[in-house]
Amino acid sequence: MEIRTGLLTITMAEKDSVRCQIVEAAKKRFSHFGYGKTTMAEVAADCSMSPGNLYRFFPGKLDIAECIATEDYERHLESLRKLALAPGKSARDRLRDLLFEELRRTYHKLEKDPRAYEMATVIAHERPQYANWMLANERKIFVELFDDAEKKGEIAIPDKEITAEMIQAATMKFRYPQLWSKLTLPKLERELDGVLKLLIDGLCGTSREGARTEAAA
Amino acid sequence: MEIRTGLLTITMAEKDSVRCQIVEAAKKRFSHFGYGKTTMAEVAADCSMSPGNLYRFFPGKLDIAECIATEDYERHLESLRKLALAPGKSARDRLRDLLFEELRRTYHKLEKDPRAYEMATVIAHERPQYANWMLANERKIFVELFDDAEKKGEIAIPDKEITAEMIQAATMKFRYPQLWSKLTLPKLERELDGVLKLLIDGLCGTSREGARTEAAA
DNA sequence: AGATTGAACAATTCGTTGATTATTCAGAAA
DNA sequence: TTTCTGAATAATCAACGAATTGTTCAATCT
Repeated sequence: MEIRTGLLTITMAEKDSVRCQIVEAAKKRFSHFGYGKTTMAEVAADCSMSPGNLYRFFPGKLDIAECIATEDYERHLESLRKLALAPGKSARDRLRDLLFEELRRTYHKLEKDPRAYEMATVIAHERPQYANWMLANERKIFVELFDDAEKKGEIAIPDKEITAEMIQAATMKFRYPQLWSKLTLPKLERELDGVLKLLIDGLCGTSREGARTEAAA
Repeated sequence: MEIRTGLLTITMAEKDSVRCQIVEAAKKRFSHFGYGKTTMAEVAADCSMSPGNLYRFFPGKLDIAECIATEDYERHLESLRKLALAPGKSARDRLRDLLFEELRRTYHKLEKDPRAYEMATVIAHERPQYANWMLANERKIFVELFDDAEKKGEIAIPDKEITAEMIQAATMKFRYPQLWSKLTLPKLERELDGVLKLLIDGLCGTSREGARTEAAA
């Protein structure tokens, strides 16, 4: 029994390492030639295996891309969480930091890297649920931020999950910036700044001063 | 001189009536068979003229479509203006009515009428500035509403044009509903309701009661 | 027995060709 | 002269065969 489990964990670890190898090979190919221009045969050859063998580790080509995207996205999520719970900052500022980070990341990613853009559109097109999964993950972070702010007595939001949804709806334009408008990053940042001011303070906002950020830079 | 101007206005009026005839013929064809499936030759035949003659009245096929769209859009603008300045309603309610009307109109237009959807996408693709022109028109209405509200002492908004831009940015998702999400109209209405609540009252909104609209219906 | 292969299969993409159609313009008609 | 025509042109589109490529699986190897 010990030997059996030992063998099992070894093969599991092996499997994982092979998966990893495949992902690394695909990452190189995708970022170099693009998703469409790399073939499964090439990825397999890079891993010194047959094309068919890839399918023991991934259901299909698109799943390799998804794996790569998810790896990257989860790093991004962590950086968002860090911003959301940054100590010594008001909830307002943290919310702002969160949304600005989101805007800047997607902007730069899609702007300077046509390969990343290609992968994003393919995944979005072929797996519509993926975008929803990402949104849900970010809502969790909003809720964590709200919980924390509430604990500290900063603000009291009745339905945090709903409020998070509404903030997402209102900032859609800044989440997939170049699908929408061909605005430059500075212009987008100015707009996001204005929208946030409205969202936080409302139309007849009381505290209309403390909102000068680095957006004007 | 009198005769000259007389002749001129007559030919102008004639030209306009021919333009009108062309637009009517195209409208029938476009709504029946779609923009892509109707040919200039057919429109010309419907007007008992040669294809070439169409180009004395319109620079191209797309301009006929644009003319039709604009005609329709200007009716819509008028109905928006009516809502914006409706007497006996608070600025808040009028703003809400405006945005809900906008959502419902585009939703129904694009939902039930694939021809309208086709024309919208073709124009949006071929004439990117057109969407901007529409947005600018609607901002004017927002500003009129704000001016009116200010006169009545309801609210005081410092930079009305900017605020209008921000409201548009925050409600993008509801302006081209089906390009974004495949949400149903009731869900969209609930979301718009929530976003408006945030926009008007802010995150820690004070007056969280008077916001029950027909959105729940 | 389980892991791996690579030829076979099916789906997709690609490039070419032919037809359709928007647009132009030299000339006819008014 | 001004208005209009319709054949000529050029751009776009549709179709279809060929080639490529994602995926499967019977056979092979370890």
